[in-house]
Amino acid sequence: MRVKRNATALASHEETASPEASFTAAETAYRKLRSDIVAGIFEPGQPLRLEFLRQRYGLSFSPLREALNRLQTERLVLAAALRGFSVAPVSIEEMWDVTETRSLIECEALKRSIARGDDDWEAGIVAAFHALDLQVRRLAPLGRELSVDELSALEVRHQEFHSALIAKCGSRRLINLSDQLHVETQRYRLPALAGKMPTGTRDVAFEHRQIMDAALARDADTAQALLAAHYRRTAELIEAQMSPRSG
Amino acid sequence: MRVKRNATALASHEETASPEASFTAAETAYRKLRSDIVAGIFEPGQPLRLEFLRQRYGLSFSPLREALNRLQTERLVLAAALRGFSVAPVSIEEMWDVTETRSLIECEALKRSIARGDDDWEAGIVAAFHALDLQVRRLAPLGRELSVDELSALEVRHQEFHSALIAKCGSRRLINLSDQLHVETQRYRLPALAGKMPTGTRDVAFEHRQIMDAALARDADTAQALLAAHYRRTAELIEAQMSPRSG
DNA sequence: GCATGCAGGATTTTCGAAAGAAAGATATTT
DNA sequence: AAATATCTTTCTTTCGAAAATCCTGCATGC
Repeated sequence: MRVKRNATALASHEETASPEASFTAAETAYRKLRSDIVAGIFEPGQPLRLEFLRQRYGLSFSPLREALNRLQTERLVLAAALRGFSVAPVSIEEMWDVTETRSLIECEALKRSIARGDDDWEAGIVAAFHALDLQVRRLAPLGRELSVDELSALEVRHQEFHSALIAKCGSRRLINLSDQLHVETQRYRLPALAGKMPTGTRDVAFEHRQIMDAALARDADTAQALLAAHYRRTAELIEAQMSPRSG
Repeated sequence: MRVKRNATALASHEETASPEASFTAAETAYRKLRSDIVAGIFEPGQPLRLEFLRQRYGLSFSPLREALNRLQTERLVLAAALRGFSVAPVSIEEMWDVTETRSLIECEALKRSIARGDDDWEAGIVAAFHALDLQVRRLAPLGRELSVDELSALEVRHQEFHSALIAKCGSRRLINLSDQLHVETQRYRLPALAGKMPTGTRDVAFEHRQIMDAALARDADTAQALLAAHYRRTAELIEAQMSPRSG
């Protein structure tokens, strides 16, 4: 009766087509919550009262709880026994733990991809790099601040490039872990980028090109070292930006 | 009224004491479901109908769904859009993926623990090894099949030993991942052990002692190599047992 | 004969209310 | 006045029913 689902569950002959093709209410809750936490709309540590979320998203308790439970195992949400949920806190220690773990996972995945990658793998990397490069050139020269849309467009390309690098590692688990850790790092990277963009201090595009070149040359050791350095440098910048403010 | 919780949430002056101190119904559902899946009581691939689970555990839909959602992100349960849940399937490929990922994670964690471990760390390893050794000696000499209780007691000691090795790695994430991957490997190890125990073909106790010795000698390279070989050997035995049956 | 559409039943998913706990406020006792 | 008990309020958690969806078998039309 008053149940208004946005579920058009009848297979819309193109599964990848519709962008907001969120099926169940629980899935919608999951995505919106995750996106809001990552974007920093909810403060780290902030309690996530169910009544508040119910009103904000126009959903009922059940789908919200399901989403929160999933996010709990992904370390974005903290759940206390009978005291509800809260946004997982952030700290410099956690930030380093995420980046180091991510480095470990992706370096291994990159090594395996370099060993097993075929022509499609190489083509995927080149394509992703090019798209990322275009986006960077479109936004970087302007010294101005980036809008949220521009930033997220850049983020998507960036992730797609790193994803392409490890695509042929042959391990579902490594790819999944990489995705999860990527989401976690976004919590730190997005607010840092929104704050101020110290352009010029770092040539990210060049770092990416170096990684790509080493990967295509099948030089696993160099590629791994470059990738690790790439993540370490980002973490150092974020640490520098976190330190002066909230210790 | 008819709500019968087993929640004795008032802090029972010893939090670690009571073994069945499962607080919320959702938590109970999570643990029982996980244990039943790992123990192989539910067949891999089997659909997990909610009505069936409701009757089996005496719980309502909400806590069951929450548990299933958590188990989904832990790869023990598969969730299809509007078609409910099912036990995640098993395969030789998945088995190898779990063990190799676990090897990667724990070798790194072991290396870091060896670098950072203090006296307590060493003592923890020695203690865990001793307890494991006692349990093994108590059960191994008998050629008979092990009961479920004996097997799970052994499993606990085994896990505690491996857990002690990496305890001082300094990374929450690595420890958590290790735990999760351990649960996943149990799905393969437990049925294999219950089937038949090819005792004599392998001296697991000796392998453990070697790993411990290398760790205490702070020989990271050797310890990592031994640990990786330990897991590889187990996987090979499981593969041998899986192959002839269900391909 | 084969595809297509349509009831009917089975199952998942969502809802809102009711029950249970925790935190805070007020009263009571020592 | 301090400590403890009781009441209120706020919030989480659980429940069972209602709604939406999927699946299956049957009939209908080509």
